[in-house]
Amino acid sequence: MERPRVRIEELPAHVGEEVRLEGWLHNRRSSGRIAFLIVRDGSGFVQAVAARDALGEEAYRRLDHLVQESPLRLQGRVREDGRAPGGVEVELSRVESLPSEPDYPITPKEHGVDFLLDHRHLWLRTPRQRAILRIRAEVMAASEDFLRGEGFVRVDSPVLTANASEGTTTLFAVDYFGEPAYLSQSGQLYAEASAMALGRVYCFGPTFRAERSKTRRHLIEFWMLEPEAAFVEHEENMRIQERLVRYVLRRVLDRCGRELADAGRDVAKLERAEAPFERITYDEALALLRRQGLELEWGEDFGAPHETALASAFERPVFVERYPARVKAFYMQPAADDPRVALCDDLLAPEGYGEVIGGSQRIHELELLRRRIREQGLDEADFAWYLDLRRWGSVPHSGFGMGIERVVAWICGLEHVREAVPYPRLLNRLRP
RNA sequence: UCCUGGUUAGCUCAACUGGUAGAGCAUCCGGCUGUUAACCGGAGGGUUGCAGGUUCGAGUCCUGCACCAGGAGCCA
Repeated sequence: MERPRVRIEELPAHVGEEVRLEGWLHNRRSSGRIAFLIVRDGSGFVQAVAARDALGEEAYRRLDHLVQESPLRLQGRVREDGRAPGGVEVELSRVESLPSEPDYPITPKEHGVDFLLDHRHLWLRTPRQRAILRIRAEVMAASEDFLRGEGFVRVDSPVLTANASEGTTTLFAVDYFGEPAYLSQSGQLYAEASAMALGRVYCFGPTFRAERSKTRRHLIEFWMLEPEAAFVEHEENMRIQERLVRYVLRRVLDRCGRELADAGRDVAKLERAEAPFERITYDEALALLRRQGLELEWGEDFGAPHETALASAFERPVFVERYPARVKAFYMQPAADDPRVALCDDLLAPEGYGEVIGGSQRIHELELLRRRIREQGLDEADFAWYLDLRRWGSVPHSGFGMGIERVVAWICGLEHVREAVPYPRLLNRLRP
């Protein structure tokens, strides 16, 4: 008789029922007349109990030849059990398997970073990596749900572009039918154009930085969410950022409890982070750093040690706003009360995770923008269409970019952002 | 690009001042009715990253190269 087919995450709702289960063998322990199969199916992990008397001598003997990652079609009764990590286990009545080769590389023992990254395509099958990727998916979905609820429309920016938007960072060059083109390092400039058409927009996609950087915070290819809104100024821009991040945090806490546990995250720290965010100006941050013995001249940008010190000073995320204009991008609006500073903000995550958002009000005045382009040594000709936005119907507007992997790394409590993306692109790592 | 550390069995690591290269896990064989990185017994498994040098003798010392990691700069 055909039994209902269920996924492991649905098992608690089927206690007492005989069900079918499909998955892979994660690990096996056996005794003389009883064997324990740890089965995974993507939705979770469960222990299946195989008793020799229930399965029959021949079927039980076949279990000895199952190898790690053997595909399985199982049938059995779901039973509540306090000893099981997920609260339930399955008493097997039938086991079918498909062939798989022995010597699966990822054994139930520790492995080094180099080995794991070389086997990323298999590493994804482990409980912790599965949990991180589920949380990443929730972060992305929650972000989009929040923005849609606030009237933002997704309008994506191109990945192939003709020139650098900010000029400074290194770009990946590709051949565009004989013409040089580059992989996008930010969708912002196009998002500004989209915002003038649809009011509130966001673009969401991969961005590329050909920087030879090797730190726990950097990826060569990373995903960035970039909202942009017309008639929104600096203050409101920060409020949108705060509501977005708090919404995302709440969603993950509510829906991914099991995954946070699998990732080994201290959830109490995340609960505390959800309170209203801190807010300090660049000047106040400078004073705070000096009290900690980190000297910095006014006008200098924060380095990694400064950012870490700032982020560690608070239990909640902290906004640092109004940086000196000369260390920031050309398109940022100077403050009316102090033209030396830009109406911009960085959002630093706690526990030393650092910058997860960078945002600003954009210059909407044509002549000011042209002057800033020249001052930064950029070529006005490269920004022809961008300047058009300031000719026709230009209004104050603001936006920001949120690095998805950094948010995921923070929420999951990761040592390095490389685990926050399925197939990380790092310096010297293009495979798998 | 720079600074620091590293490279020994399939994996994670030992091997004192230079003196016969070991363990756990994984694999294979056997045992065990409640294991949860299960356990117990046995077996197989090595050009010590590569090239050169010093030495009676090099995993160990020296030189060069390659690769990996962490950090800096830059940023999300």
